[in-house]
Amino acid sequence: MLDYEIGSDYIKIRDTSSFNPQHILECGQVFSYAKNEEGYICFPEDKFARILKRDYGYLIQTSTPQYFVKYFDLDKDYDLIKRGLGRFEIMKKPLEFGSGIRILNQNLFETLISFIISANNNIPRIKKILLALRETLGEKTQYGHAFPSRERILEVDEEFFKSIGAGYRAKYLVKVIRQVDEQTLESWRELDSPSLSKNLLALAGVGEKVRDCVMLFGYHRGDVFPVDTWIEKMYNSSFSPLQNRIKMGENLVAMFGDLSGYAQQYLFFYERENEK
DNA sequence: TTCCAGGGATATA
DNA sequence: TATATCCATGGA
Repeated sequence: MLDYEIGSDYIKIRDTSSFNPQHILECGQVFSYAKNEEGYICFPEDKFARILKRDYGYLIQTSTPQYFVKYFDLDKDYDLIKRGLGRFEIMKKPLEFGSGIRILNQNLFETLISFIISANNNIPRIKKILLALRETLGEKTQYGHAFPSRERILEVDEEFFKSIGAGYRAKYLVKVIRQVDEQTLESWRELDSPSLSKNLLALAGVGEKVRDCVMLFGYHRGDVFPVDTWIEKMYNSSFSPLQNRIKMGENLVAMFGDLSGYAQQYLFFYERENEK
């Protein structure tokens, strides 16, 4: 288990074997962060934190430390997860390469909107579009703009989403914002995975891949394996090739079980970083 | 210039 | 159920 010290405006992490901000933030699960000369800054919802490298490990500066304990999943035992995945030969190098990965506990509404925008898009552009969404509709805070509420987004139209670069996804965003609210998404936490899957797939702009990302990065479900273009390449070079991404996901979940989501993140990070 | 990015919706067979 | 095509945008 990760050992950390929490104060009124900080978290200190001395054990960095399963905590590395670069691994956590750049493994593709989140778009609301930035890197600067000091380290990383995170701005989920209306919160804010700096993550700074120190000689003892990492210092997280924030006025809401309890929020970020949950956000960074600090109370979960990643050594256990890595031991479970270490049994698979294909995971050995990715586990070493992304040893500091943790799956964040992200806001459901923000995750849903973010991954609808992610469809057939690239990460720098996704970040840019989401930042524009914050800065035009989000409430101004001490450190920047919060992620906008559903009520605020209800006021804008398709042309607005096009103006911030969402392209053809604009119509999905206009529709989905009218299909669900934050409370409904929260109420789905109690559903089993098949029911949750069915509800998510009924939303505009949500297909199999976006569903899996929302289930993993929002609902923290381990029994999904999002298959994107990077995972598809990995799959077809490691296993007998398939064209069907849905079938790939099924096979990968059959292999990794409840650790599928975690396995996916180590593999995605490894594949994408080594392509750069 | 063409290809590609954390794909989804729709039409067609 | 399975495959083909269209869809905005910008960087490589």
